[in-house]
Amino acid sequence: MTQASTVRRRRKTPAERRDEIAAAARGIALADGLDAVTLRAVAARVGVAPGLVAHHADGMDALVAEAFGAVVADELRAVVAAMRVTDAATARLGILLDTVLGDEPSAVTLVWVQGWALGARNEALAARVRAEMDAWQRALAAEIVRGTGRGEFAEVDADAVAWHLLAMIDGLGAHGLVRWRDDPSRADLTRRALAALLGVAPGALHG
Amino acid sequence: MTQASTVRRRRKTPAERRDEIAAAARGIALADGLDAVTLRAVAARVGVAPGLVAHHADGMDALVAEAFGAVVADELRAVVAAMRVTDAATARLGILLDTVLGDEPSAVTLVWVQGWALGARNEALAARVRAEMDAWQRALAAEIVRGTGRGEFAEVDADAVAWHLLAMIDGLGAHGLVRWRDDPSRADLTRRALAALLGVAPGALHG
DNA sequence: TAGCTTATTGATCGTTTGATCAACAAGGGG
DNA sequence: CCCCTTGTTGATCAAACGATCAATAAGCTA
Repeated sequence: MTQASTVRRRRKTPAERRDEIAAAARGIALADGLDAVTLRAVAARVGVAPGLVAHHADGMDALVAEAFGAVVADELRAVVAAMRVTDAATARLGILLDTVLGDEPSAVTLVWVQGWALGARNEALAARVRAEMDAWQRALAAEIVRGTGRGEFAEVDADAVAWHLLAMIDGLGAHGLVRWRDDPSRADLTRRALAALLGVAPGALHG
Repeated sequence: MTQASTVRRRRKTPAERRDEIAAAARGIALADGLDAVTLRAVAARVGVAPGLVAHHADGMDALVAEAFGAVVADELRAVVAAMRVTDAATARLGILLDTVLGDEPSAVTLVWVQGWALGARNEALAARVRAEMDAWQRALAAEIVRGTGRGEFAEVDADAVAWHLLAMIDGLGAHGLVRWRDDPSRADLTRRALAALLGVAPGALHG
């Protein structure tokens, strides 16, 4: 029994395998954190021998960096897509905050914080983290410029405000991982603080 | 050779050993990060057998939590001590920012970020992280209340501003670990942002 | 001095990690 | 049809981890 007659496994092209491996690494990072992205875990998820993962990826550092990038880029894509429902910059930023400042810490937040921690010693990862942070900074700044152009926000330094907001969001995300002061008022405080930064009414950012 | 005549090793009281072990764990965390606080590393630093560490500490989770607490409590003590050189709240906050927002990421920053990341799965650590964050929050709020009382700051919600500032500091610390946008202007932007929060002149917080 | 408590040792167990490597086999080129 | 490149396997290595445990010896107590 268990003849290999029907189960003839196909030999996949390197590009296909690399994609499979990258997707598996991304899935593991999202489900169990960056520290769970291990040679054997990835191999098991793809359904291949551990050696094959080592054969295609060059070093686990690179694979972890790739997994981080995939998870985080997906998140940004999702947020941008969610914002598309309206043209008003104020409402769009409200949606962004709702997504990012959810009640319980999201899986992506853990990936971010692990990215900063592991990035201190994994330069490939650090580079990827910086790249994704640049993307977030650009998206936030663009949204602020948009709001200023539409007359919704005061004339502010979009880059500085985006940088400020990003620091707050990331700090609060880290805090949430240990469940520090996770009142429901946390999101409110952030909205109020951002409203002040943008020169809009204190309640303007509430979704 | 190697007679044990002169080297008669003394039997230390449990309290003494526990202190030695805790101190070693603290030193390792500061030097190499929380993830380097391992049974064997601590034993090697104290100069005892690995089993002894396991005998005194109850689980590595607790020992790591203790190491985190020791490192971070020391930092807060040092900052508070450094602030004592003046009575002016504005100057004191300036000193605090100088200490925390140093050019290169400090060893303590890595410990903080690792604390948040590991705290997501180590509840003993998470509890300790929350406790130390409370201490920071109290110190910051007290400083703001002080400044308001002295007429240096505007009448603000000290608790909310302290919370806001803590989020920024922690977010920026995380960012620094991967060397994202570590211009010298970073500290300036923070000072400007905090000055706006406190209702003081934009350059008031410069040391 | 005899005995008992217990700090201390060091080997050991079972896991897990990243990496390497000989061997196997799929499948395209000649 | 055969051969040769190479995707693929699975065993294996060395290192590190937390934890356990029998055995040793220090030093207080009776």
